[in-house]
Amino acid sequence: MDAFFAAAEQASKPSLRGKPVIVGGLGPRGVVSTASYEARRFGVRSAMPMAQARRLCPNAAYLVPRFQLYRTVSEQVMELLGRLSPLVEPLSLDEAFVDLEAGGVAFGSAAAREAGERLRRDIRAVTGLSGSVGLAGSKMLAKIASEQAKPDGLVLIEPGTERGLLAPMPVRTLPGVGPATGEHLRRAGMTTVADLAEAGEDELVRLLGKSHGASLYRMAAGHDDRPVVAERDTKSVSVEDTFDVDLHDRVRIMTEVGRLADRCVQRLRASGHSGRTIVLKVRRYDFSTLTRSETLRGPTDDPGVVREAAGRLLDSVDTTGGVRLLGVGVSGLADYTQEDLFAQAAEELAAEERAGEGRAEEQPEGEETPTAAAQAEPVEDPAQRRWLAGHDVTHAEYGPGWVQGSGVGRVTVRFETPTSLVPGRVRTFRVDDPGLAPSEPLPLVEKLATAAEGEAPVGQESPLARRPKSRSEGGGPGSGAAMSRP
DNA sequence: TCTGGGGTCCTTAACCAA
DNA sequence: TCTGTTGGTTAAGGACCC
Repeated sequence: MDAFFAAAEQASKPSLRGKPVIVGGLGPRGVVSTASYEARRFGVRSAMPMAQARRLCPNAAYLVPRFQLYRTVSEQVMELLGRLSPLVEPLSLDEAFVDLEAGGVAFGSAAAREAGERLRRDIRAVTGLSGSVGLAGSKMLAKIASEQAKPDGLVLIEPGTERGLLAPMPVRTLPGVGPATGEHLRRAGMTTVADLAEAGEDELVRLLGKSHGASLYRMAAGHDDRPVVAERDTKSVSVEDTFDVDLHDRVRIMTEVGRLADRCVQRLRASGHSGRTIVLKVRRYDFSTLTRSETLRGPTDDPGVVREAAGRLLDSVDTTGGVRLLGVGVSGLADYTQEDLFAQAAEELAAEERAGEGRAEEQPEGEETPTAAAQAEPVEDPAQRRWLAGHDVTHAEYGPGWVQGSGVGRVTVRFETPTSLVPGRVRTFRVDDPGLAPSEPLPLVEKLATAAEGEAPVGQESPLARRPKSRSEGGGPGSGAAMSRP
């Protein structure tokens, strides 16, 4: 999907269409998740510190991500992909590989292109958003094709043209070559894919190690036989928070670690897992990051156990100078969903949360009164309610709208919906206005009768009617496809 | 006013057991 | 019994991806 988060926000808010939109963390240490193409023209990029984005593009709309909405759209898109093939490998909310060959959909270039264009039409019809499609004989090439295709395009790499196409590209094009490897290769005099292929496997292995070197050499030669894997097991679950202000108070740090452990266990249990290895992550004031881990005798999903282990790990860490980030994770996962343990742990969690709250209130204030990283937990007390930029609300008198901004006891709302034809009116309220309430995201597109019935959307014949052909034709174009990233 | 959050995989070192 | 090899596990860090 093209600039996914930002595009979803523009679809949701007519007044933002055609304008720079930047989605990301809005706190003092936030970074950009996604910038709309209008904002990219100002040089704003993903992962850029928000402060820098504001300097480059002060007039953009700055919004907090709404994963609920993105997940809904993502499910719609993944459902369309599932109609093409049983082999769909999601990479993220907005990107996936599809093995068209396994779906029996497309074997020649022409058929693959047709399937890709149909998919793009369907995505637009169902979600209102644009997606880009890359078609090629391997995952690596499909991915590269999809990068070239966006925004709102389709690129097919013809079999036989791979090497020539890759040769002049910068090494950073290849998956697995990031800033560090790129710099490493540059110092060795290699800047293009052709340089890598020329250097030979032995040289790359010497430079980058056995695994990385060998796989990079194969990629540079245009070879990539990694299969599309539909379902992959989760390996770890973790949560982390960056604090608006560094934490110094040891007691406060321990409290936060406890909270993180609880949140981590909640996620762990929601995913139906337990785990053996507890990991504590600490990022210090100077951005240096360390992890400490402890492996238990057996897997657990008990919040008390995880919290204690995380606490022990914290004891071994020097935090003088301040802590910018804390994280708690669990790995070494096992399936673990016994009902009685579930109930038991839920009770303990509730009990410990009550105890934890009590402790927190007793604590003396830290020297810098840090505002914990924004947790968007909806707070019921209207006086404390946080109105997050971009979130949907309804007003008793004015109807549905979204938060344009808030501060000094006021919240500004623009009253419009995804289907409004003109930008909506703006009104400002007190943050505790009784008529104002948070609400769920509205659908971006009015439901089509056909799509709602679970039938093929406009213009699509049912792929179920087609029978898979023989697999003997091999990896031509169409055996892989990638959607673009935001 | 620099640098999020959630993951994956790889490498290295230390340790232990066979 | 001593020494060396191998292999598995644990711990820590780093690179990369979206």
